[in-house]
Amino acid sequence: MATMHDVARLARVSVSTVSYVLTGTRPISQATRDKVLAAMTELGYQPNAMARGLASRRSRIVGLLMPMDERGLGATETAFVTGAAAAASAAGYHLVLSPVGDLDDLRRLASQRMLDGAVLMEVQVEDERVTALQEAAVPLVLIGRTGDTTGLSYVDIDFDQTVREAVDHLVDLGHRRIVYVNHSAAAIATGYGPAVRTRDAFVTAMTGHGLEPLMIPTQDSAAGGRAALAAALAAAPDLSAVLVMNENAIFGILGELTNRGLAVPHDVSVVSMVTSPQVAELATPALTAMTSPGSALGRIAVEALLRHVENAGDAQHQQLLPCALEVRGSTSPAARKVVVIDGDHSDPTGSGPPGT
Amino acid sequence: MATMHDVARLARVSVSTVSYVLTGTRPISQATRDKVLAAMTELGYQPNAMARGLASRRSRIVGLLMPMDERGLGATETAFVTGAAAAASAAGYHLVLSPVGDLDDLRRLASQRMLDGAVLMEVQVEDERVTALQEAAVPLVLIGRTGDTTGLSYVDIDFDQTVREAVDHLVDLGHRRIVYVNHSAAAIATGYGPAVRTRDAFVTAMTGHGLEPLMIPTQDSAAGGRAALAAALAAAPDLSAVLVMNENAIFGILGELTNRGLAVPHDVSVVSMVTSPQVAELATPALTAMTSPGSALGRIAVEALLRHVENAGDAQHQQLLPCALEVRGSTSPAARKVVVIDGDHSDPTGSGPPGT
DNA sequence: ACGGTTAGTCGAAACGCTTCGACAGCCGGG
DNA sequence: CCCGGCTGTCGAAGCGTTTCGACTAACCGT
Repeated sequence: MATMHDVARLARVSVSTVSYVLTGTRPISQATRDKVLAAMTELGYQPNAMARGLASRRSRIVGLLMPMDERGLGATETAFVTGAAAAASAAGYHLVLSPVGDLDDLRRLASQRMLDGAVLMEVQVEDERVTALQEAAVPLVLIGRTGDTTGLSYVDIDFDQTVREAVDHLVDLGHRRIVYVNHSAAAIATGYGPAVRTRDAFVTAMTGHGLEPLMIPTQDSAAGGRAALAAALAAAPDLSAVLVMNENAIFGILGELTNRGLAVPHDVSVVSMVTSPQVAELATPALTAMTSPGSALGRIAVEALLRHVENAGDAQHQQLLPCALEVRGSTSPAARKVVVIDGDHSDPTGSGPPGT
Repeated sequence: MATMHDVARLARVSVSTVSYVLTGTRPISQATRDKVLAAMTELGYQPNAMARGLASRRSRIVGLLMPMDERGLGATETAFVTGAAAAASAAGYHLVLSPVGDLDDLRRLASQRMLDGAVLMEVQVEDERVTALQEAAVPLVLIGRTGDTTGLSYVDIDFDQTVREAVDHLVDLGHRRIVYVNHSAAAIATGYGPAVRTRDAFVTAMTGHGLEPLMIPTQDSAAGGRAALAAALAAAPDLSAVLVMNENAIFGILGELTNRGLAVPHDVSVVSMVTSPQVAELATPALTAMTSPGSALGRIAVEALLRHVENAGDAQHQQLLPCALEVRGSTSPAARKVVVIDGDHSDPTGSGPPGT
């Protein structure tokens, strides 16, 4: 391994001059620069990351901290990662993905000065990782949001607009009886952002159209999806569309529809929220979905982070990005048939018809 | 940030003594050790990773290099990662996941002495990453195998045994007409290990039972699955079971079966290869599958890697792990009905009945 | 009682880089 | 013509560890 000394000797300059060529912190004449660069290529010189990190107190590594539960990374999350990696690489940084489930491991990483900054994925409303990193004084950008975002930088999906567009799409197709299948009640109770925000947005969107917001929370699993659909049909036998915020339940929902002899989209239209094209294409028919701005989120997060890292006193960055509606085969105009199982049309949810 | 000097001063010992307490490279009396440890906790001391790395020429970081294509990480790959991370953490190493699609980025990481070693996932038969890392003299373990494995360490799935068990399961249930849906013809042509090895193993297993090995390669997509099933039914109208090595095609296959009015498992049994329980449960009915030994693969790979890192002249490690058969709802005894579309029973593949 | 180990500790020299202060030229303004 | 301020370069002092050689004091067998 060639060192800077070797380069300096070969180019007949001092070590510091070589360093200035590399970092650009001081002016260097073109002639010297050329000599140095030539020496570098001749020796195949690569700076030693550890030495550089020690001297400059900068590792040029930023972490992308993602929770790795058994479920795996969806295509959506993967897009975060690729977007983030591209942005980091473009700025000359390394992006390391740390599968920290373990808070201690995270603390170690941070306090050993191994990370210049961190992007956190899957942020919880109360997230101890955030406080841990703030204590360690590590620059931070979230993908998602905590409950209290004062002083924090984040990028997140614009759930309000996303839900509104999804509902509008269904309403435009003539659907009136729309059920929203959310994450689990437990997730909502603990304040999981996407679940809570979409719930509220759904209520707003539906009441805005003068419709009743019928919602079913359920487990993130195929079984959960089947149960949710059963519950939905029990509550609203005349439903004509389902809006789903649960990539794991969606296949259960589709399976249960088929079991009950209900065809998609003829009998029931289905829209999947915050879903990647890859997953949407897995279903038969392919799902109409709100496609998440995955790689853009990752890129923007890293760019904001690097701004924080490089000029310490940078303003916080808070930004929301909407999902894009992509119409595929799982939605169609509402069939005008009204399935009347029995004559009872009393309100199953107990919430009265909306005003406005 | 407290440094070793601070600890040494507080404990009234020399810096080197503190270091020996930390690394255990020289004997230290219990009394001194206690003083030092007390000083460390009092100061909240954390060693500086960069300084340690520079002085010891060891970063205590190992990389898990995974290709991040758009498809995302399945639950199977995620299990590799969690297994690997746990093993690394247990040994006091950090595991960084590097989404290197980019070979240059990989070269930089390696030659900047930032990685003590690397685990490579999704190894191709001819993999330039392997040669790049070997040139940089970075210790290496593969998950998967290159064509020529001499001198290389790897862990991989035992495809022979896995296929054999899957076929045996179906044959035991009375199935005779079994179609194997593989990855794409292109993947096979480029020598993609899992595709090639399972193909060969399927031929061996089927001929061993005196059965004809009928195989359909197809694209990794739902559409590919539908096409594959159509082709399979065209080639063998009387098929009663499908063995699938293609997590993306499987949903297309199931969808197409439903379209054609064929019930799983009553009319056609389905076994999915190298599939995680999570994915298997998404289908309705849940899939009988060969479950991959995901986290064990990751763990074993990292353990072997660390052995290489720590004693340079370590023997190579080559190991195969089988998948476990997990019977769920998609397989059942073959219905004795024989669907005869026409009387032609000439061999569609041209391979004659097996001997033995 | 004596050399030879061994356990326990210290000081100082790396490790390979960045960065600070200094300084020699050179230019232009007064 | 002199002075202040650039430009371009150098030497040296860190950055926070590990590790090597050296030293002391006890301890072993003889």
